[in-house]
Amino acid sequence: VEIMPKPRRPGPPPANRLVVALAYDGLCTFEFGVAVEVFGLPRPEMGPDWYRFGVASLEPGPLRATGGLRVEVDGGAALLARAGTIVVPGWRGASEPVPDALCRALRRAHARGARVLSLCSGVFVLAAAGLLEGRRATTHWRYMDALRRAHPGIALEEDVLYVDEGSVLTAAGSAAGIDLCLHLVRRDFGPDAANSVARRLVVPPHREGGQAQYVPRPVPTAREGARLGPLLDRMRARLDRPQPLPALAREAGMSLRTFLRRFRDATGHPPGEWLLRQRLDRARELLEGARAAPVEEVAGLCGFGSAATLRHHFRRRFGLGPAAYRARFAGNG
DNA sequence: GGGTTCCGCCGCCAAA
DNA sequence: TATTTGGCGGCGGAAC
Repeated sequence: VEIMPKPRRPGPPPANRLVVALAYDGLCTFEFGVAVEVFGLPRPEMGPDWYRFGVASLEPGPLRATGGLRVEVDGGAALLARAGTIVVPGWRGASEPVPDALCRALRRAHARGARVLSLCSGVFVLAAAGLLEGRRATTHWRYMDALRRAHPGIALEEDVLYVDEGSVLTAAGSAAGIDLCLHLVRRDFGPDAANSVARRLVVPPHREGGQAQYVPRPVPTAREGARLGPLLDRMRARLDRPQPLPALAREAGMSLRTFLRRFRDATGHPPGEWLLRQRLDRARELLEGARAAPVEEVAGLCGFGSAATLRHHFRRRFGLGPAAYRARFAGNG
């Protein structure tokens, strides 16, 4: 799973630049909009090789879309048959059957080399078409159980924003669709192009981490969140200092073992890992200013024992070293 | 870069 | 009896 893939040279643009978003009755407006925003807006600054975009439906219109819209679609099977990339936005329901014609069209497209990506519950369409069998995939955490039950042959990834299996890509909850689409732009046109699109969307070019942080934890979190919340704030406020576990547990008024358990319940991560994430986030912020501090100093401010330690973790998480990150950021905004 | 030490983390079990 | 808590031991990975 590439959460933050290594930056690569802008590769050759995909041979077939046509991206087709599917529409159907019960269409999820938000994810459909994500595809339009990333692939469908005119971007003359990207040059002549940029994506072409179209919308196709295999159902007669008008189609209903979430929010009370009615949609008329120009494209049909013929357009879909020409697509190099097919975007499948949220499906109308986890238990809604997927028409055979749609399944067949997707299988044919994939077999002739088209890439297929699903956003959120669009995963049910890919699954019905059999394109996920034996592959890794993800979806919104709400659909995880239903999908597992209906299609046990899929290797479900629970804690990621998206999964890239090459020709089949799946995204988690709605907004993770943005991350996946940006990832594809990065794959096709390189990091600079992805950053440019992200900037226009006003979203961060990279979001790391899984979706565990968005999963509500019914009872425990309310309680433990209230108990641990202030501690988390204090921890964030002193990232530059070492924060050994025993001291934290004492501060929380729990035994070490219980503290570990509660912390995990409340944040989704053990304390050490959580701290590391906070520190790396802080480091990234500090490196982003036009006149960012030197790496050595940033390391100190974020609580890394040495610049070497910072480099080690930074590179592993973000795929490039802190100095390179700062240079790139200063370079294009 | 490789070895040693240290620490975070978790499985397991007993106690509350 | 069931659920939560705390301690022990060990493993793996990070720091030095």
